[in-house]
Amino acid sequence: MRVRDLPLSRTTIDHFESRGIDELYPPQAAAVEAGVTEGRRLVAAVPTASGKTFVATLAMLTADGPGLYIVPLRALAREKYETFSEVPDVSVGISTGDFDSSAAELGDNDIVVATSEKVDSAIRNGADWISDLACVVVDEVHLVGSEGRGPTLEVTLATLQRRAPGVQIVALSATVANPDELADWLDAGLVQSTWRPVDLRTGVYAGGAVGFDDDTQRQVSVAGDPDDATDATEALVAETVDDGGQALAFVRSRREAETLAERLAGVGSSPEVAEEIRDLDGTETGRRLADCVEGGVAFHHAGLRSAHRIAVERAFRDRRLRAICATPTLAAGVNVPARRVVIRDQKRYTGSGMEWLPTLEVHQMCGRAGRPHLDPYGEAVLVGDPTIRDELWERYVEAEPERVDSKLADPNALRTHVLSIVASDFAASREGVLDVLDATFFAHGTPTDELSGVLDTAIADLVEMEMIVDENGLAATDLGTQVSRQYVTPATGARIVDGLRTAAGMTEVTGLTALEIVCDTPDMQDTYLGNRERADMYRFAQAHADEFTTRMGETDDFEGWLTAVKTARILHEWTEGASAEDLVEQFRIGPGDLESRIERAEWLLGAADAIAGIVDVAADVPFRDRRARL
DNA sequence: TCAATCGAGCTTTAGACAGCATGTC
DNA sequence: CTAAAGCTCGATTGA
Repeated sequence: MRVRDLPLSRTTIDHFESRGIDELYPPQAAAVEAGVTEGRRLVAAVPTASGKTFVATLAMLTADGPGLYIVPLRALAREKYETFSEVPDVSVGISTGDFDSSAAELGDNDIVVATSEKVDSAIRNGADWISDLACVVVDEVHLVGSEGRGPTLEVTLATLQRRAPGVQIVALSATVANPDELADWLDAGLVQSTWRPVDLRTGVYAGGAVGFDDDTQRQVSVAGDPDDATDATEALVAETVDDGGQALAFVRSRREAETLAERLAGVGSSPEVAEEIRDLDGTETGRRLADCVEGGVAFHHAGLRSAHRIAVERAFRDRRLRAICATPTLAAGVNVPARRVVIRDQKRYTGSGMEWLPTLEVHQMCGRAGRPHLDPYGEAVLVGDPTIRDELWERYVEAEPERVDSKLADPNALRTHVLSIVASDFAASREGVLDVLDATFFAHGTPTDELSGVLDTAIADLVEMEMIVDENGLAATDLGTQVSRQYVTPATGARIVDGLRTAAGMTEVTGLTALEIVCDTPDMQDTYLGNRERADMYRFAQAHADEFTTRMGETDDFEGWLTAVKTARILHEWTEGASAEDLVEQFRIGPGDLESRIERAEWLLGAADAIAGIVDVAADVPFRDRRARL
């Protein structure tokens, strides 16, 4: 099947043909045969890089009205925004937390790219462009099975169909065990394929040789101990680099990514990129990164500032870097393909020991191997030793990836969504809520009455928190409405209200008070509190005890609170003019961690200020002032 | 006396979405 | 519950 046979305009066809897209890939042809261009719903469970984006584009271009493309990451939103913007005669809008076209503008676009939370928020707040949608594409739908954000995605898809009845839904999924259930849920056809534009070989390294799944073997000359995973990784990376390719090495922790990068540095040389990185900041991490990059290798993890991450990703795509040593950030993020992917660590610390990584996650790392048009093939190598060779083989080479299952029954998730359903007038009774939830992936797999018990506790909790009232039906209070609008979880809203009430009886309410409240909230990420700084943090907490809404000794989670105090302290020093360099040094956090905490605090302080405006207490906590100083 | 080596014990451990109003280039 | 690598600091060993 050829592009020119598709029901597209002449200019659009020219555009695709000019970029070498002429003949459809088999999965794309299958999608067309399944009716994507005729408004049919579809679930496509195909590997990354097999042309999913093109299928999505086809669906949105042929739909009879505007399209929405939902992504899980902001970086992905930007990437898609750019690719769609290149299509002639198509106006594209973007809507994410950090980058937003104005609401009025969104409705005028042919295509809008947005994160799932942003779409959820738009639906909650009754944005009218939602109801005009003719086509919705969901990228990475398998994430409905993820614990934190999965429920948001499934509820969003459920409510979206109420606002825009009859929309065409095109869901793109990684290869999972039960794509048929996803298709069933969405009332969609299913296209499944393992086809890739570049061949991918997966293998297991052990004792000096890699055994691949195409039954080939390859000897690797390791400079050190062939049973040492790091020595082997070094050799595997060096091999492809010497061969003119690029490599990606996945390790377990940030520190290990950095040390490995330092060891590998020297396989290439990228002084210009190093210069570019050095110019970004004077942070210790930035310097180390620049030093590695000087030698052609970068490290990549969430402790990096986003500017650093972007610089590294771009340089690698432009082939100005030979290798990246990364934590799993890179597995699911923007498109950064390499000829060879080396997975040194397959286990991860979970809080109670080491656990094998999910098969799906390892497959996604492997899927980064092979650049279309640039590499003759892609190779993914799992590094092990003779002891675990067979286990790695069974678990990741032969094994089918996991099932996707709803996590909506989680009490926290349900509470959040029950509140939003009631607050946005989707339902005014217990039955009404169940009716909305009926379109959910959870309900599709389980009879709705199994939700009943959890639903009752969720409602009871929300009544207790004064966010809804349960008299002759359900209705949101002003507080509940505000909490839902501000997009904070009910628990966060409750913590803010509690903080305000305590503050009303305090004599010393300061900027630190505002930060403590907001940092002690479940929506704030915690900051690791090391044993060595604990004593110092304790002294700080004591010295400022009068400014805190939590009395030491009255908390049942003192450790957790002390963690919040650390975050508040960092942010406080930031608002008082401390430099990022010093904070990073003093509190041993990554520059990227600082960045993300500041961003979050900004959001939560805004939410707290909005909530303070409707709660009837005498406290005057300077949320707004702190926010301005951030 | 000093330095290199070894080892017990301790520390640390991935990631990342969201509001809103106003101001600036 | 089910861990493992790096680091610190002190003890041992060797010159």
